[in-house]
Amino acid sequence: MDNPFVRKMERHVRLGPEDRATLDGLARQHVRHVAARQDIEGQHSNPYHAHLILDGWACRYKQLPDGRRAIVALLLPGDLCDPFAFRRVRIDHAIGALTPVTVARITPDQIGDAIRDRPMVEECLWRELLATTAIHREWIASVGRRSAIERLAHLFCELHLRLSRVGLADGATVPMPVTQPDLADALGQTSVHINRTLKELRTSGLVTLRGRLLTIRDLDGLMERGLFDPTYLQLA
Amino acid sequence: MDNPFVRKMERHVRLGPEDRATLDGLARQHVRHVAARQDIEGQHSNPYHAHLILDGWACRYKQLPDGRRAIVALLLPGDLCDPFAFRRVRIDHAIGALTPVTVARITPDQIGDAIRDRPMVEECLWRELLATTAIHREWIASVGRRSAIERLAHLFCELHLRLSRVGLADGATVPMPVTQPDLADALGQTSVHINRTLKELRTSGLVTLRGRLLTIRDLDGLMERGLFDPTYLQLA
DNA sequence: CGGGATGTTGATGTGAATCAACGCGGGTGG
DNA sequence: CCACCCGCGTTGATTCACATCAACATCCCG
Repeated sequence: MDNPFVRKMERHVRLGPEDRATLDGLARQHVRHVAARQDIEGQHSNPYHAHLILDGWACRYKQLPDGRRAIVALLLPGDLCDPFAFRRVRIDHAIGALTPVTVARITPDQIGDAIRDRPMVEECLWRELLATTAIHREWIASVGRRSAIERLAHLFCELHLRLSRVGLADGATVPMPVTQPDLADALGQTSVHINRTLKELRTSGLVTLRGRLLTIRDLDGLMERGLFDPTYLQLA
Repeated sequence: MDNPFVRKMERHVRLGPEDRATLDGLARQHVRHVAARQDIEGQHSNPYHAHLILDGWACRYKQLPDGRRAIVALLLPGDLCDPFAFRRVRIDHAIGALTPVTVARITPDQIGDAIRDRPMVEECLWRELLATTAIHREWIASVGRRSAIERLAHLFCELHLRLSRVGLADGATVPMPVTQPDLADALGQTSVHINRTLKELRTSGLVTLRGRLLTIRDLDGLMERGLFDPTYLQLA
C-alpha cells in the first residue's frame, strides 16, 4: 500500500482508491533486486519490461567508445526506468544501479490493461514523462551554462525536492548514496573537482555531506548559489 | 497535403489516409508568423495552444538571472513546440524564433478530438515526446563529456539527420540558419570558440559553412569525429 | 551607402582537468 | 581474525581547453 510512484503522482493528479490500487498492483508483482554497479538494462537493448524503482538509486548513462561515461539522469525511488517500454522502442542508453536497487518489473500487457481499466494511469505516465523531460532540460542548462559550484548546488536542490516528494527526505537531511565519481559523471566534471567544489559548499556553510547523508544547512542560500527555480519540477 | 510533422511520423508509424488527413487538418488552421528573435512562448508562461513548426527554426531556451542563455533544444520544421500544452502545464523555459518562423496553432480541444477520432494521433504524440527525450539525453552527454569539436560535429550530424527526415536536406547540404552565438548557447561554449572549432572542422575537410548553408564533405568522418551513433533518433 | 550585427583572428587569463601522492575504510580471502 | 587490497576521498602541483578581452573585417538590411 505504500508505493513511491503513487506518493509522487498524488502530488499532481487526483487518484481514486481504484486508481491507487491499480498502480499499486503493478508494483507488487515481480519484485527484483539488482546489485550495485549492475545494469538493469544494457545500452542499445530493446527492453520488454518496464521497471519501477522501489528502493535504491540508479542512473541512465551513456558510455562513449573511449570509456568516458555520461550519466544523463538519476533515477530515484518512484521513478520509472522505461516509460517507453510499452512502446517497444530500442533504448539509446544503459540503466545502471548506483546502489543496491529494488525494482518492480511490469509487462506491456499489464500497463495496457491498467490504462484500459483506469484512464488515470495513462495520465500518470504522461506526467511522468513530462517531468523527465523538464529535468533533462534543466540538466542541459546546468552543464551548458552553470559553473561547477552552481551545478552541484543545483543538483542538491533538485534531489532534495525529488526525494521530499516521495517521503525520503528527513527535513533538511537526504540520503546521498552516490560516490564522487558518480557525481562527476552526472555533472560533466572530474571527481577531483567535485571534491573541491564540495569543500567550498561546506566551508560556505551551505551543506555537509558525511556517511552518504547530505545535510542542507541553508536551503535558501543553496538555492541561490545554484540559481535554482523549483517550478520546473512542479508540473501540476 | 504536405506537412513536415506527417512526413516525420510516417517514418515511425503506419498512417492511414484518415490519419494523415486528421494530422494535416490540425496544421491548416490558425497559421501564424513569428519574426526572428521573437518569443513564441515566454518563460514560465502557461501556454494554452500547442504550436507546430511549419517553417523556420526556433529553440527552447532558459535565461539565467544574470543574462546567460542556455539553448536546451532546437526546433525544426515538423517539431511540436508544446507536446505538453494539452496537459495544461506551466512551462519552465521560453520558446524563441531563431529565424522567421511559420507555426500552426492548435487548441487542446482540437488535439482531444483528433485523438478520439484517430487513436494513431496519440501514438504520434507519444513518439514525438520520446524522440524529444532521446535528443535531450544526447545533448546532456554531449555537453557533459564531449570536447568542443566532438560536440559541434555531433550537432551537425543530428541536424543533418533530423532535416533529412522532413525532406529539408539537399543531399549533403542542409540549411543552417543560425548564428555562431546561437550555436554557442546550444553547445555550452562561446561564439569565439565555436568559430575556431568550425575552422578546424573546415580545415580537416569535414564541412563547409557558408551563407547559412552547411555542406557536409565527409559524413562518415564527421560522424566519427562527433562519436555520432544515429540509433537514438530512430525510435521506430 | 551607412551602420549594427555577425564573423574572424590574436593575446591573455582562468576554471577545471590531469597527474600524483597518500590516508582511509570496508570487503575478502587466507 | 587479521592482512591485504582496491575503491574512494582528499590535497597539492602543473597543464590545458576554453573563456575573455580586444580589434578589425564583412555582410546584410534599410
